[in-house]
Amino acid sequence: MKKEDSFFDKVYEVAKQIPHGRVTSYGAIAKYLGAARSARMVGWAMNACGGRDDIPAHRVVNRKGILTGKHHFQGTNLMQQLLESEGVEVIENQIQNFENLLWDPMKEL
DNA sequence: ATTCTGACGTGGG
DNA sequence: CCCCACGCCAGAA
Repeated sequence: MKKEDSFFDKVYEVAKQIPHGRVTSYGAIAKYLGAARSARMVGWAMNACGGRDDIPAHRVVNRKGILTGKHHFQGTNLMQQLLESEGVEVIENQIQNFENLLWDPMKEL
């Protein structure tokens, strides 16, 4: 048994499944994992991701569609750059048309 | 064990 | 939408 049984890895698995050009919220992932009340842990898991480029953390935002975690990225605008690179319009740290781009793992999976 | 923190969510105003 | 307060849980010191 690997130690990847942690809650983190579950988040990573889902994050990896986020389609290109799509976005999801921490709560959506948390609910999908059955830990709706642990949405904070989802973001925290990302923080622990540290160096894993496999995990598109930039596609994960809070419920408002705001890039709350851009401060944790290497650059100040890296997160937005990545999103825009995927066709996601971001203005003032907020994703435009967020509801339309939202990828819900429960609904999509 | 205790305490604090945190990339959140929800509800009320 | 904003602001305020509470809850929630896992990890670090």
